[in-house]
Amino acid sequence: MQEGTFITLSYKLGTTMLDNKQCPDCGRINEVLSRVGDRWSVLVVISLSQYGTMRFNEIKRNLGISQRMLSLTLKELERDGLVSRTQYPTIPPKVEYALTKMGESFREPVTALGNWALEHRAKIDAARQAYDGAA
Amino acid sequence: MQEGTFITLSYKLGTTMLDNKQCPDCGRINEVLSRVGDRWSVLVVISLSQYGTMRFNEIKRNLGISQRMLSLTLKELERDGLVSRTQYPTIPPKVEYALTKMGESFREPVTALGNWALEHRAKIDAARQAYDGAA
DNA sequence: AAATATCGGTATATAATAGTTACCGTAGTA
DNA sequence: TACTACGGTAACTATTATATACCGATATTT
Repeated sequence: MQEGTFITLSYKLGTTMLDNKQCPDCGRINEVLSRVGDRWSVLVVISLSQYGTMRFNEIKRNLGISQRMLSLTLKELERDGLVSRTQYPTIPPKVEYALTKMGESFREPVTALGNWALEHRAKIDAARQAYDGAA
Repeated sequence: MQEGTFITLSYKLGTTMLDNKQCPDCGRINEVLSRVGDRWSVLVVISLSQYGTMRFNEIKRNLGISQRMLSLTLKELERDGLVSRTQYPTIPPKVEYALTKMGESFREPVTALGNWALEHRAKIDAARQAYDGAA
């Protein structure tokens, strides 16, 4: 009885410690990341921050993204206030995209992430090979 | 003829400038981000960096992630060398996850991104409402 | 003159991924 | 006896990403 009770307590301790916290910020971070944290959004922001104002097909060719995905991604980024859209009613049509102020502020954490990715690419590849080889 | 030629040049200039660069780094960034850049990987790293070593179901409850997705995410993170896995052959089984050195180094850019997300959540929501209201 | 390419997209269909539900074996608890 | 917890896996469904084809108006190429 006592032994059992003790184990129960340790279980409860082990679980409830973090249980009701539910990662206080994770829910909110989750929300925002699910909007602006996807691969294409990040890459579009990187492109715009590197080259400044760009046209639709410039970004498309630059990233190797499909038209549909770029269209959707840009629409979302505009909706979230990270990218501004300016269209000129010429023929052929011309639409320019640029980062807003908030988009610029997103640049810093995003380029930090991009740099980390570049710096650790080799290490990650090595780790993968080691892991796959061990199996 | 001359006019046409000129316009052709401007087209070619407009497109080829960025065309063959193909975003020199974007390809590689793309690769890495498609592995470690997804929502759950980011959130798992944040959790582990906040609480240190954690057990499987602790992370699960903490993030509100499904068992399957957590299992897959942890396996990938382990394969990429960001997370270490230690299992104790007890009953019930006990498996502990922690960040590796490289996982720790990932923490910095990731928390920067997380902080940005938290700081700009309200602004993004406002931008969305404005955008939706205008339509 | 006819065919083709450009611009910035959208509509449709298909492939890939995320998420849900159910289950496993072993032991403890009510 | 029935139920819980642990760390998963298998099968299925829902969502999302990607590929393909097309749009209307003009410019270029053949």
